[in-house]
Amino acid sequence: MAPRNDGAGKRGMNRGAWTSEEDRKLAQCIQTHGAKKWKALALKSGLNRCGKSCRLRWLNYLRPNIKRGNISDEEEDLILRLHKLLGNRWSLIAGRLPGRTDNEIKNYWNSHLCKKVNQKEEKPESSTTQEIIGQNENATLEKEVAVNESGNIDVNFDVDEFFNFSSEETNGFDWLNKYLELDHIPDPETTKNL
DNA sequence: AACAGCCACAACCGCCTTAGT
DNA sequence: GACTAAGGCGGTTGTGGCTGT
Repeated sequence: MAPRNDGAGKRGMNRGAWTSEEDRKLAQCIQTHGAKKWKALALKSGLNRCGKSCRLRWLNYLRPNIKRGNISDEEEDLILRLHKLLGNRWSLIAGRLPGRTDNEIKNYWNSHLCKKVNQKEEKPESSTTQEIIGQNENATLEKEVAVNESGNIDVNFDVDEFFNFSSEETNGFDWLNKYLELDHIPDPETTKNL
């Protein structure tokens, strides 16, 4: 594919922080036309922004039901465990945290959790009670996910169900109880049929 | 009060994937 | 199947605010 200029800030596009007026225009336009065809939306809204920039702004800040800041201990613990499970798959991790965006989780990881994890690895002997609990939960997770010889991840639970956000269980942390219960270790005979 | 350094977060960039033709 | 445009994602950077000196 030929190189493509799909970035913002070229061809005289607006860049940088969004103003409240821009937010308002974008939200209004999305209300009218829906959150799709971002390039067309960017033109229709009259904003001198690229489609990508509009999409990012909507998904991360303007979308309804977005939670901002105040990541709870429960959410933090979940992020830690999901990151251990999935790696830097921020969109997947965000999908299991209702109201959180991949960008927010990524930022939170890079500015808070990354350091915490590094400190833990440097001082594994100084585990707190909570950390020990977390480790037990990770052990449960690790039983469900194994890396095969070729380096691919073998998942012993239903991935489609795990990442199916349409069910009502995605509200709150109900789904978590199902998959991550402390004492729940999936029976290999049962899970292999999933 | 002024400055420097650090931190947190919003936004951009570039690559990859997907959809349309 | 090949090509192109758009969407999606993760990595990275820029900058404003906070804190320490």
